[in-house]
Amino acid sequence: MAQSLAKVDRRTNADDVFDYLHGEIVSLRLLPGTRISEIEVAGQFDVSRQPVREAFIRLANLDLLLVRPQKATVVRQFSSEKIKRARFIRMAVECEILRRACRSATPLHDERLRQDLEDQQAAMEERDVERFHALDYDFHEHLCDAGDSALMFGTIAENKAAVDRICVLSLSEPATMEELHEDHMLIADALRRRDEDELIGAIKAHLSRLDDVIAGIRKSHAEFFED
Amino acid sequence: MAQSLAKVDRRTNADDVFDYLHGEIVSLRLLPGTRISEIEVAGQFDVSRQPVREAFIRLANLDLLLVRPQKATVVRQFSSEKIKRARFIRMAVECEILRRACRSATPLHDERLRQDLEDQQAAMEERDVERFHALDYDFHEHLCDAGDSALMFGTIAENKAAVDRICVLSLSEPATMEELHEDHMLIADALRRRDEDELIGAIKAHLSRLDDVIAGIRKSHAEFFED
DNA sequence: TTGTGCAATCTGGTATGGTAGTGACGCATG
DNA sequence: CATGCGTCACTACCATACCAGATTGCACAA
Repeated sequence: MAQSLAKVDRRTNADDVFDYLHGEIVSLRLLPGTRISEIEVAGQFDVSRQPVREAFIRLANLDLLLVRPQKATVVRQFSSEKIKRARFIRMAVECEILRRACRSATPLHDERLRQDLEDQQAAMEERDVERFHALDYDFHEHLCDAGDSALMFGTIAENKAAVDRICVLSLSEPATMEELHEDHMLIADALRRRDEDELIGAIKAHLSRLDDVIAGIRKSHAEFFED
Repeated sequence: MAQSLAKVDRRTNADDVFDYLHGEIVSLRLLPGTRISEIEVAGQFDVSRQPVREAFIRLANLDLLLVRPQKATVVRQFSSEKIKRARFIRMAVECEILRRACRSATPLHDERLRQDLEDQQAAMEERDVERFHALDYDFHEHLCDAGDSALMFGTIAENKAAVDRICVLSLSEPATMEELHEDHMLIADALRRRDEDELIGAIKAHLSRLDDVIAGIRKSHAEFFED
């Protein structure tokens, strides 16, 4: 859900508070279960409680905060169910996109993906993790293009981000750049050959890398989960 | 996104205002583009502006309202792009569920679906449209069960509802009960035979019935669309 | 007649004070 | 010492008042 960050209009204090808290929560600088108070935040930003309250409401609607009337407001815990749903949607959508890509992709798309792989190779050799992550997004976006479903990339990115953030809790990297790059090569290759079965297998293998990591975190950080 | 209607806690005035406006908007008693004022609504409910304001924020987060600071707040128009995304997600998710169902469904699931078809037949003969719609939901929910993906039914229902409400603008019924029942029979039959290709074809045909209707409304009620 | 500018009056945003529900602490009592 | 009860501090909720940007319309001048 696009939280209408694209406000062409004036920025309000409530926007500032919202953006700040949103960043703190999704980056896990504010851990699930942390108690948080209107007054306290209002003091930090030197504004009244009202704008803070509005920011809270918006965050509660995103299920990032849990506000308990007359009691307290806390950073919401992870929901295993919600994670599963996000994983399912991403998998289903990306598979469908690739099935379409088998029919609609052009040599231009293949070339674009080949170029992406080269860039990833370069970032890999320079051990530039950040750049690699950005290129990972690009790769999946170009897959959407190939499937003539550019507008679905937003959906994929949303579900991807929702899961990625949990993985910073993992002590080890969920997957090495080499592994991911290898996956990407298999995907691009299967697409180039328009081999649908191979392609679906490759993307499912790619996406399922995270599942083990998530399961591990679910156990090692059970206190952050609500179910 | 579940707007946390399941508040176990105390109901607030803001909840009342939210529920009322939400109902008015999704039922199209309040049409897109309608101007709406905090003070006005506050007067109707005999509360202060604050709870109304809170309800507005929540509705804006659901993209049902568009609040323009210092100008006005209006009921938001439909977004073709958002509709397309909802359609895509539902299609992709439901296809994936049925693919799984081909592998995981048991005779019990088949029997359940057969029973659903009988009930639909009965509702059809009594021309009970409302009951038929409810049974339609049941049928798709039981498909989720068969695919061992019960938790995904919420996602399907969400996307279904988002599109259904637009269709009340259609002068004609989007599809007759007979057509839908026929579709359902084909789906249940293909599943019973575990014929994946046939099944995917059937569900896609079923879901695509709405696309024409939506396209028609897009043209006949262009003033309700933002793009 | 037409165009410009000012002012009244809308809008939503913010500050502040008061209310009621909740939980925790401490004191009194068995 | 254990337990029950009352007080108090803290929470989010709501109402009121005020502020600033935006719009509208009318008056006045060209």
